[in-house]
Amino acid sequence: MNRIFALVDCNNFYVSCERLFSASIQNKPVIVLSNNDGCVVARSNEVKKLGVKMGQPVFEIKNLIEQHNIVLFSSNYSLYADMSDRVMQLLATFASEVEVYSIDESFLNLSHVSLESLQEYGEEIRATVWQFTGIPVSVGIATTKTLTKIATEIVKKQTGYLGVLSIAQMSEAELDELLEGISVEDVWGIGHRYAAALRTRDIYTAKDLKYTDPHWIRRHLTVVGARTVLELRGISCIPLETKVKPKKGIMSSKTFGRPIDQLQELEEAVANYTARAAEKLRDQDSLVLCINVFIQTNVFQKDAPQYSKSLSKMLPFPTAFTPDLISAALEALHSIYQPGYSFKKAGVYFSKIVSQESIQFDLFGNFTVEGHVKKTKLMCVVDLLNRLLGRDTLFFGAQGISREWKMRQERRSPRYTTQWSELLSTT
DNA sequence: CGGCGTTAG
DNA sequence: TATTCTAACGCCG
Repeated sequence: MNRIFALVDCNNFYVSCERLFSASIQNKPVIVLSNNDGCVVARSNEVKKLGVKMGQPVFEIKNLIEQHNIVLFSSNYSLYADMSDRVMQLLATFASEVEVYSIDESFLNLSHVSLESLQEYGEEIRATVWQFTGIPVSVGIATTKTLTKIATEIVKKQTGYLGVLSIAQMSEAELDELLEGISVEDVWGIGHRYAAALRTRDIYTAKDLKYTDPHWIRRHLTVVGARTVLELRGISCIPLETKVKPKKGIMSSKTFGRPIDQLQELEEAVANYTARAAEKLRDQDSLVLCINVFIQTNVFQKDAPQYSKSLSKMLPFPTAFTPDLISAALEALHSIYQPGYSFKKAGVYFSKIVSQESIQFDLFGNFTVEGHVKKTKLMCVVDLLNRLLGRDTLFFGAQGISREWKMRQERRSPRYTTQWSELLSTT
C-alpha cells in the first residue's frame, strides 16, 4: 500500500502570531524582524507583493516602509514557540505519526485515510487549527514528502485552492502538468546553486527534474538530489522522522547591539552565550566534550580593520555544568582576543555531544562521581527556577549585569501567552 | 576526521 | 549609521 503524507504549513507564521493580538493590523502590511531588528524574517502577503525579500536588510527598504506604512515587529520567540506548540498539539490529533519539521511546519502520516476523503480530511485539519488557535495554515497532501511541499507551494501561490490541495489521487499526467508549473529552484532540496547547475543542462521545471538521468543527478547533486528525483517520481525515500533527535551541535551566537572593543564586555557576552548553549544541552539530557568560541569584527564594514578568529577547546571530561563551560570558553576567548578592534559578533559552539547515559569516566583527569552528581543537581535547581520564574532569575556572575552589548529589540510585542504580567488587556 | 559547500526554515 | 540564527549532511583530501 502506498503511503500518504500531509504537510501542514502555517501561513506567514510570525506575522499571523502578531495579528492574533492586534485587530488593527489584520489587512495591513506587516513585517517581523530578525535579532537586532536588522533583517526581514517574516512578511505578510501585502509585503511580499511589494517585493520585499526574505532576509532583506531593513535599511534597504526604509522608504518602502514609510510609503506603505508597513508595521514592524521585533521577533517575539516566546510567543511564536508557544503558538507553535498549540498548533502542533492539534495536528497530533489527526495522525498517529507526526514529524515536527520546523516551528511552523509538520509532516503527518495520513496513510489511514482513503484517497477519496483526503481533500476533505485536509480541510478539517485546516478548519480545526483555525478554530482553536486563529492561525491560518496551508495543507498539501501527496505520496512523498517532496510532493507535499509542491502541493503546499501551489496552495499558497495560486488562488482558488482555499488552503488545501491533495495531489495524492492524481494520475501521472495530471501530476506532470502541475510539476511543469513549478520552477526547479522551488523544489524542496534545490537551492540557488543547484538550480544554476540544472539550468545549464536546460532543466527549468520540477517536471524536467523528475525526468532527468538519475546518474547525472547523483554525480552533480549528490545522493540527496537523487532522492529528490525519486520522490518527484512518487517513490517515497525520505521517511517521516517522528522522534526528536538530540542535536549533534549546539550554537549560540549573536550580533551585538553595538560594536564592542573592551575585553570585559566580550567576556560577558561569551559567558552568556555559553550559559544559553548549556541550557539547551541540559534540555536534551546531553553532555559536551568540545567547545568552540569565535569572535569577529563587522564584516560589512569594508574599510574598517577586520579580525575573525575561532578556537576549539577539548574539555577534560563531558559536562553540562555551566561554570566549568564558562571557564573553558573564557580561556579560549583570551587566547584569540586581539585588542584594537571593534567586535560585532561572538559565538559559542558545542560539538562532540554525548548522552548523559553514556558518560565515559576520565581516568587521569579530576572527574569524580560525587562532583558530577553535585553539579548536576545544582544545574537542575537553576534550570527549574529559571523556567518557573523567568530567564535569568539565577545566573552566573561572569554573565555580567548591565549587558549593554545586548541586541536591540525595540518593537517586541508582549509575551501574551506565556507571561501573566503581559496578558492582553483592553485598557 | 575536519573543513568546505549546500540547503533548509 | 544600518546586514539573522541555527542545524544537518555529503563530499573530499
